[in-house]
Amino acid sequence: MKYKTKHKTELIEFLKKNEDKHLTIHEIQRSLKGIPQATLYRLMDSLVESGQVRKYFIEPNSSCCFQYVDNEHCHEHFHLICKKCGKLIHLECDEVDHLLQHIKYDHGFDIDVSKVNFYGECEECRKEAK
Amino acid sequence: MKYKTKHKTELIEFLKKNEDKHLTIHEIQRSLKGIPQATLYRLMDSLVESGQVRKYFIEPNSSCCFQYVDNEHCHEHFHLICKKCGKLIHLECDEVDHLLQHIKYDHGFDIDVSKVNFYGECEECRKEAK
DNA sequence: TTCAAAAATGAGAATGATTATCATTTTTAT
DNA sequence: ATAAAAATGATAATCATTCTCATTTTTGAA
Repeated sequence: MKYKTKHKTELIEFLKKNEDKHLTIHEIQRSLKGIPQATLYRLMDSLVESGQVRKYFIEPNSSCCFQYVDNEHCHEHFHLICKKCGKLIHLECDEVDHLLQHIKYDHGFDIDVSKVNFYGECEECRKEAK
Repeated sequence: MKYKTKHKTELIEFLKKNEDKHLTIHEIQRSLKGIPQATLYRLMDSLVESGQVRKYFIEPNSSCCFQYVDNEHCHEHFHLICKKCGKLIHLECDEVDHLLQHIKYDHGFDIDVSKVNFYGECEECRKEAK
């Protein structure tokens, strides 16, 4: 994705405006109209590749979603993603850092932090379930 | 899955024999032959539901895999997946258990371990890179 | 043992997200 | 202005999984 296009500009603007949300391809398509699905998939891929957007797999075998990454305001952290309500929780926690260090030095495996996602059930949904 | 069937018996026997492996539906089907795919999916679902088998989602949008649960010997574990050589490492470790408990009780979030995958670089590939 | 209800089966179609194809159009640097 | 590189758009293909539904099997009760 080396050339600037109207679609791309429009898309990034939209994603920035919604950087607090995680959006599926269908949601983006519905909001922007006029961008064919194949193009949207390709554009999103390129934005993920360039690091401007993060891609999350909330539920296996269902549509993934995207979120604009503001590198100025967003430091490294982990994500908890609720399977039920879809909520994305930003987790900054020493215990996780500790585990990563442990895995690196004691198990020899160097984890790519940017791809760490924890899926599960959030506090509210757990309470609701009871 | 309340009735005993020949398929189910054969399937469980096979899974037990391979409890050290992660098996996809296709691998199981290839080994056992004679069990139609739809039936296999249903049987696996029921075994997952009853807790005899764990289902892991290693790579988004590709087939998931299953592992027989020997509660005596196999704890829930994370997966380390090497981005370079593709190796799948089963990480069973007290520090992991500790982190899960911490996130559950201190952050209120109940993590679905089957969906946790750590992508990174394994020991061998790291050495090779140097 | 027989029989009806419940459950499981099997073959194939359907689904749904994603990727591939390919001819056409647009962008960019020269 | 132009040619090479990249992006587009419509559509087909892929692939794991789920659904459908008529048929068969299993089970417990009579």
